[in-house]
Amino acid sequence: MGISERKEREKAEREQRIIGAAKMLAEKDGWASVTVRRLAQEIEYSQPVLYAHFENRDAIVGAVALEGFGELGPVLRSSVRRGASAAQAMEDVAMAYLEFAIERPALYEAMFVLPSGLRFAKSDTPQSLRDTFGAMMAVVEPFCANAELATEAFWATLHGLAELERHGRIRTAFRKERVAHIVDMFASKS
Amino acid sequence: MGISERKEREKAEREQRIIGAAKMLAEKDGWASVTVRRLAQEIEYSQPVLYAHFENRDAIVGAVALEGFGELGPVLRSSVRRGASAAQAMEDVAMAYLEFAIERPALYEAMFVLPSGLRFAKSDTPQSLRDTFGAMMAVVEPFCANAELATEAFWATLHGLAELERHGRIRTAFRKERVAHIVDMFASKS
DNA sequence: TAAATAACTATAGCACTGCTAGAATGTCAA
DNA sequence: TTGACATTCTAGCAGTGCTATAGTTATTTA
Repeated sequence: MGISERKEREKAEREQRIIGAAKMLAEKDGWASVTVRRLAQEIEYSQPVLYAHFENRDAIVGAVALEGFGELGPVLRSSVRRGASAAQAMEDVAMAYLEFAIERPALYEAMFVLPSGLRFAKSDTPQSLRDTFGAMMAVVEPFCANAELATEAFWATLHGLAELERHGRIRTAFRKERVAHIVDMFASKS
Repeated sequence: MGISERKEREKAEREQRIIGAAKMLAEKDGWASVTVRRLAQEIEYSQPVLYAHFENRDAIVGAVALEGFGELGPVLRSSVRRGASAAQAMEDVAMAYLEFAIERPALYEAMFVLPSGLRFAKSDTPQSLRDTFGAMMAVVEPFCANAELATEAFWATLHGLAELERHGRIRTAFRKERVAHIVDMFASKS
């Protein structure tokens, strides 16, 4: 009875094509241009088919967001140079985070700005999401007694820097200096 | 020839009613429910009239955002308790900022999240916007050599905290602790 | 193999959006 | 009173997310 397996496989493939198309369109022309009609056209099916895969448009954004977390976690972890000090590690992660946010704005928006239906810090929070938070916690931990609280603060700082820079509200040229300043603060307050 | 003056006055009044209606609707039901049709209905004119006042919907958001800055600046300045130390002043401003963001989410969104057409850190940046930045700089200055850079970092941190908390991504219950942690860092790094 | 059933997919439509061309109305000076 | 101007509205476009319904295809049963 490999027939239902084949169908499931085909459905999973199609779902991946929807997510891929959404990601591609969003990165090319922004999320506003990711419409259900356009996605349907892209995967060569009619619109209602998409609603057999996702409850609504937000759920598609959520699926892309999840892929984003699958990327960001490893990016952060691998950004730390070999033999880096604790402070250097923190700086590496911070810079990697900001580069990700600026270079993949559509993905970053899906993850942190747009309504995506993703639940954070809950029992059903996906693993890739926990991993990403863990990657940040790993470089904060050496300096702070209350690691979870400090990581929230660290993450918030990075997110704020990313958003204000993305919207042109702070000077892009001084990214490195701001990161240095912040890491200095987090690291000196042991 | 007071006739054209009267017309200008009436136009200004109507413009204010549009902005007021947008602000009210956004705070009541969120920005998604602020449609040009609904605003037109609210001010008892037809839709095209709104386009005689604002180039497009974003410009209306921008006008509300500007009002927001007119509120936030004074809120931050008056939040500092009399006789507060420099560190206490920083904490007061930080808490006031976050309270503003959480209690006035629609206004905050217009100011910092939605496309509003407002230009920051440019020669034509409105005064109320500079004032708000100045209010933050005032409490950062005592601790940092490069005040502008440090203020960008401080502001980014607050913005990140506000956004992550607004979206339920960090634990609301620990706001005060996070602020204490951050102020401690900014203040101890003199 | 033919009919019945179930699974799938498309057409067509709803109610809504931002925005605008052109018609109708009102206001004023000649 | 008439013509010119400014103001305002009606009606419509092209688009959105989403869905009821009809139609087609695939699978199972007789």
